[in-house]
Amino acid sequence: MSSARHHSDSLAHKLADSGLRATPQRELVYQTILARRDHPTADEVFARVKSEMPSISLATVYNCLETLIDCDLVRAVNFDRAPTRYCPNLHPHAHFHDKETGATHDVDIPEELLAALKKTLPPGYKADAIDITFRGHAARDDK
Amino acid sequence: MSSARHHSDSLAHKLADSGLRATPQRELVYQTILARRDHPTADEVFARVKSEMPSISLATVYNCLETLIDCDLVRAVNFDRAPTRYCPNLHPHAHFHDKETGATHDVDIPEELLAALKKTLPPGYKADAIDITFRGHAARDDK
DNA sequence: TCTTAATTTGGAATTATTCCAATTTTCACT
DNA sequence: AGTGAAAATTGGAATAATTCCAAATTAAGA
Repeated sequence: MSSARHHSDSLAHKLADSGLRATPQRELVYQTILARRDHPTADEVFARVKSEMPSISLATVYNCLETLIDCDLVRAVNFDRAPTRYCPNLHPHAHFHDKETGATHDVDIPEELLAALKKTLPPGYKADAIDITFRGHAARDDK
Repeated sequence: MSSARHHSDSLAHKLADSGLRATPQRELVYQTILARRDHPTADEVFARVKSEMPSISLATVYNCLETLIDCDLVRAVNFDRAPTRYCPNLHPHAHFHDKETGATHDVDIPEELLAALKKTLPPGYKADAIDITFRGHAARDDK
């Protein structure tokens, strides 16, 4: 069929690489996350996905999200104890969390800065990943 | 004055600054966090504190921890969705989370690196705080 | 001491997430 | 195309950290 296939195929491929099956639910959840890169929570993904596939369950949304994370198609993002948010941006990046609006923005961090950060670790410490979260507000000029 | 007094006095002072009262519970929770800087969870703090003051409740431990955070005497640290951990290290620092042992270590980040990170933010974004978490494993040397 | 507000307390409520057992679907192989 | 085994989905129950609540206690000031 048509152009939507593109994503599906790459999804199916990635899933197959991990010995997993491509299912309509997984494809829909993935498409949904890709469609609006606004870091939705599982509940929000559930709500969006449900309008397209009313029979899907919240448990399945959680399952799909975890599967997508395992396949490195989606990243889980946590701020404090707030519900986990999901992000299809695989490129290494930091997050800026606006306290006032609650919005989350991706922030690119230069490769050399990440490298410099890793170098600050004491000998013997090996970091597989670095999570960087900025907390603040997108400034108007007031306060 | 004994050195223990020091802490209590500074606690009472900081509390007073925020219009709050010094209570035995708050002092004990604070002393307990100070005694072993191992990033305990609220439950762990509760367990430690209970041996000294068996009548204290978990709700109070949560209350005290929040109060201490509000007074900038303690920092809350979150890793993914795991229980919040509490840290009396006020000096700005990052955390290294050892996947194998589950242990958490403080890591100092040079001031200029933090400044460099803040500079990567798009114009108009103002960061009040940066959370940096390394995830990995520390090669052979713990305890 | 008396008064009032702050604090503590135990238990119930909340919330995000995981678990579970039963069904349904998918895929590989005829 | 049909079949069986394995994988995935489903709804609901269970879990776990934290917050909420209303009553009891405690502290500080007049």
